[in-house]
Amino acid sequence: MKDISVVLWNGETTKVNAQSTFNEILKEINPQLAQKALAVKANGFKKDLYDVPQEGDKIEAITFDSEEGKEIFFHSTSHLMAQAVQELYPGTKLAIGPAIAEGFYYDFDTEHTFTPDDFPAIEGKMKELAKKDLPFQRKVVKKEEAVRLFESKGEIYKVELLNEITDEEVSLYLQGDFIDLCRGPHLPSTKKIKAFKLLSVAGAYWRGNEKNKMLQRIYGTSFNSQEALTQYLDMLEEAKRRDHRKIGKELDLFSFHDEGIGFPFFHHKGMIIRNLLENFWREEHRKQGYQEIKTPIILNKALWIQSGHWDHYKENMYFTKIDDQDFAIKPMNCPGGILVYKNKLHSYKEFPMRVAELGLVHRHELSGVLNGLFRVRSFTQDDAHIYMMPNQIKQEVQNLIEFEGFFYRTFGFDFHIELSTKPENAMGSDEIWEKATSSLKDALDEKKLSYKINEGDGAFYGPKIDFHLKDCLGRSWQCGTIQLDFLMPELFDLYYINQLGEKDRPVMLHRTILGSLERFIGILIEQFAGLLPTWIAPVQVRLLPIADRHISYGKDLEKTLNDQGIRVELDENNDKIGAKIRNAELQKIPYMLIFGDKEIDDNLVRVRKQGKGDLGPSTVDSFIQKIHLEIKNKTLP
RNA sequence: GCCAGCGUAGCUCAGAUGGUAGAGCAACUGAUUUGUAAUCAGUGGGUCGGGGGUUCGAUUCCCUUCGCUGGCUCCA
Repeated sequence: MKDISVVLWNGETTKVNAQSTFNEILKEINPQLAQKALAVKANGFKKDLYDVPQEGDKIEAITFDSEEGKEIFFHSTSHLMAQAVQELYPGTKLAIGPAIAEGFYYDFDTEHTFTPDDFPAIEGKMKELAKKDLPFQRKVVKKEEAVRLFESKGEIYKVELLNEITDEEVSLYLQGDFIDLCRGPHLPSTKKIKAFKLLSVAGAYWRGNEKNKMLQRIYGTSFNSQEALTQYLDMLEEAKRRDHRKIGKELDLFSFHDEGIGFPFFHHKGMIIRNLLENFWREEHRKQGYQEIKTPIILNKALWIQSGHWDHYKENMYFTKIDDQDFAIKPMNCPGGILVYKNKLHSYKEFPMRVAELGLVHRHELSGVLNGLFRVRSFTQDDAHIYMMPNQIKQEVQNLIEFEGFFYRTFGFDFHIELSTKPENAMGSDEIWEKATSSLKDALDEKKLSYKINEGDGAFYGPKIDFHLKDCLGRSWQCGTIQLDFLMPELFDLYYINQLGEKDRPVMLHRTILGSLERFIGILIEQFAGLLPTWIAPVQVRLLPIADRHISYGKDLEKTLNDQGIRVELDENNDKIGAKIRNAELQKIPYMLIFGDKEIDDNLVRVRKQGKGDLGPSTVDSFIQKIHLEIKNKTLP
């Protein structure tokens, strides 16, 4: 009675009973896989394991190992959580509960105010429900019927969602007494959910609109084994341990004060990092033929009206008055840079003309989004504006991609690229947008770089390429950007003299590499957990005398190293060597030089490397040589 | 900005159903002179984020304000 044929994942065709579920088919063909399967893909459509195939379906099992599998797993866990919440807090209304990148959430509307203290009870209930081995049952009903059902249950949010669905039929998912509007698919049973944890509670506007009611969102994550969950939770702990706000305080790098919220204060050691980063940046830009300028922080309102910021960016700007005239604190560097361009007549021979500026900008960000050095209200962009002819775009963009990559590799970051295209409210003709976008695309394609396209996500004046750094914990940070701009040259009537001696309109390119110096420093701190590469470490060497009588030898060493341009500190505390080592380790100082009677007699030091331990004795000269090489090569720890 | 939680010594944190606070580390002083992640002892240090209210009395309860943390993007 095997009456239909299906195509398996390995390409084989096989006959199956038309009534067999996907689950049964999998079990028959590959019991091990059936054990792991969470759902299936039939002809590319995701289906429940309890579903049945159609003639000719191409079947593929979905497991937790794939993104799709995780999504289904997370989504089912969110249903499980919602069930638990409704059982514990009857009358709770459900909004939405999707899977997200590393877990799930569900938005609830209830009188009860959730706090993390409620999590153990909810988790307990979830465990209990999971153990019951409740199947996730799909039920397809007429939309009207679903509306009536959810109206009777007072699920106003579900009704609102239903009213926006145009299909005649919708699917519901049931597990036990719990019922939810859901497209599916889901796990076969709650029992598959082996390990989960609720992580945080937060407010979230219904449909993300601040005019709507604020709901309570509970975030969580789940895994198909306890070990995987533990591993994930360890990763979160590790991220906490690396938090740049914590390390910045411990290592005395920077601070924040009530007297200027969102405005970071850089301490001496933080300034060392900053200055080294700037020096490196300047040197590399010089090699690439950049000029450097510095434009004022406060500029007349008229400039900002001309640039369009007054209309488009006012909400984010700070203002002030000078001699009764209105001024703005710059939120971007371009208008000031353009004034420099206009200060003099330019020839095509200067193009591409690369003008860099480490520009301090101020932006009024909502208080709730501020976050350490990552999101501040004043920061230094490593900006540059490149003026050129349209036919120079591709080459220049390729140069830039290379240049950006060089910076990121120096710090050991992986990165990926995204390309954003014309948005709804774009300025300029389709033709010029097409040309601009394809220039960027060509530049990327020719370099055989893969990139993700964000349709409609470009700036209103041009398409852009964004660089997203990936740190050692797999988190990604947007840093660099390359934006093509046809608008500003127009608005400011920029021109150059072309080969024919005529006035012509240049194309402008805005770009950053590090993005914001402050933010980049924050990212570096987290990437290296405070243990920065020796070349950029605030203190490179700490000298640790065994006993007080060795301090004078230490003072000589200090002078020697200092004269060699090495950032060095002498520990004169009356501590045992173990304590001195501990302090230096905690301060993340790359090298410790230890010396007592034995070393002094032979004019040696014992080298200890942070995190690695004792490297044995060395002459001072040999140590200096090695550390100089490491600094020169910008060796990563 | 909105929701929730939090704010106690330089740092990390404890604490009292309302009777004006405590530990560890750090700092300082002294002893010790130390050999690869914390030597011992002593001392000083706080308007318990700010303001207001209730009270005989508030750091504790209430209101308000400021700040910090997580989130408010992933659309059944």
